[in-house]
Amino acid sequence: MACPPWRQRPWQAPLDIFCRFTYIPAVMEIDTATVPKGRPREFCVDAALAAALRVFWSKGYEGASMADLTEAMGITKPSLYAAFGNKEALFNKALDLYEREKTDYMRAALNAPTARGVAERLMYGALDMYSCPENPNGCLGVINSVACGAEAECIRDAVVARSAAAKQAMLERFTRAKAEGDFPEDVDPAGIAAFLTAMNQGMAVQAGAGATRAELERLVETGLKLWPGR
Amino acid sequence: MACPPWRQRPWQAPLDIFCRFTYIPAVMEIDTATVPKGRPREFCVDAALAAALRVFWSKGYEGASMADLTEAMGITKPSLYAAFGNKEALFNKALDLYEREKTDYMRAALNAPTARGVAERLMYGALDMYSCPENPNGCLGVINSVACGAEAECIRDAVVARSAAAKQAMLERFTRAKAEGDFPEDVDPAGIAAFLTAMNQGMAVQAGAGATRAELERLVETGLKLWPGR
DNA sequence: TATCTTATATACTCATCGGTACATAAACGG
DNA sequence: CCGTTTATGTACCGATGAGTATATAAGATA
Repeated sequence: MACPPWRQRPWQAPLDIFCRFTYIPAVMEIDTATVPKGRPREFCVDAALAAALRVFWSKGYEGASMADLTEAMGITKPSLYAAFGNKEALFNKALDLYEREKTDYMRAALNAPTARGVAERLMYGALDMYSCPENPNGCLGVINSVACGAEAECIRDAVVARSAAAKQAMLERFTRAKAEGDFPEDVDPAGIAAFLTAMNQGMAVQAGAGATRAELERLVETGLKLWPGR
Repeated sequence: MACPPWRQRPWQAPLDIFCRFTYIPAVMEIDTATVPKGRPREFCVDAALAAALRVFWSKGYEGASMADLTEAMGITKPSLYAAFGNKEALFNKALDLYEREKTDYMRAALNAPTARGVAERLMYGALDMYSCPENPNGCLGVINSVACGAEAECIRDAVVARSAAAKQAMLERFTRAKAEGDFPEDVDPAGIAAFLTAMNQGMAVQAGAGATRAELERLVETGLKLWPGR
């Protein structure tokens, strides 16, 4: 088989081999001079992972069967296991991709100069993501933090941990904002962080339930109208 | 076997027989003089349904297996199928019980004299429910509206329909409230209804993720502080 | 061309899923 | 005591779940 175009990029096989059964953040830098031995992979790992993300995002961890995943990814089960380890490892990598590509607006939002600016960017960022027709409805994190069985507890824990980290970052930002006078005296930064988190989660649930972009827009606009301070 | 104490109550067998495979609101009044034929049931339907509700509430529809359900209900599978039809019918009855016993505060809340009173009762009612140690964490509706697979679509639809009905009731109440002058001019009743719904959903998600009552209280207090108008 | 290594495809494992057949037990009216 | 009716317990059904054994294919190296 001819060398596919995506194979021209720095080869990721050593990383892939190393993390076959463990999760390694994709930011790791790898010796790109090495050339892989053995039969070359016939699919693009990144594209397959993106397809897997869509499946998990649509159906949740437990709702996504291996058959769903392999079909969407266009590979067979042994290839999936060889490349990603197992279902749980695949999910964790998909979750990483999700944070990297889909919730990046959150990190950027916290850099807004004022608290109101932070809220605006967070809410409109969420609005854009939840109402983008390219994306599945809802939020990968919310979907997998509420569902489901005992076998997926570590999945829930992983998702909840990331959500908690996001909330913590908000708390720190709003604590600073209060010190800078962005809020009236009686406003509680922790309450504000919980409030923005709840708005985000509510948008995710309503988007998952089929809310239109216009409906979510009204929600965002109301939320911003209620936002305290200038 | 001796007649168990719960059998002394008005016998529900005719209703039970009639709705073996269809769902009938439990408010129906039944001819209580009839006496059932055949071997009497050895378990209390209401208690079993309450146990099933807890399982669905904890694990979601798809996460709850028949083994989980029968174990919690203390009955065998054939008894479950004879009494409730199948898993889906059992869920629908559990959902009815949930609305009747757990979300009744919503109906009451809408009767508060002012919009702020409605919001207070809704939020504190949700707070009490989500932080009651007797209850599983989270909200049965939220859990089952975000998850999961295609096989449970009718479940999701049923749950989403009830949520939409609640939101609609709020919308009507707040439309009236605005006409009565409870809100400033620039407040959108639909946005307010979506906002309260989002707060409820956010509380549910955060409660499901392990938030403490104190954390939820801060969220509620912040929400009420932001509430528009008097 | 032979060998080594890795990926692929088919076909399988065992456990669990929701749901049921069937024999038996417990109440009733006669 | 007998037949009817309904509930119960055991043991099963086919389908599907996640995960794997095995043989073969495709490259690089020698």
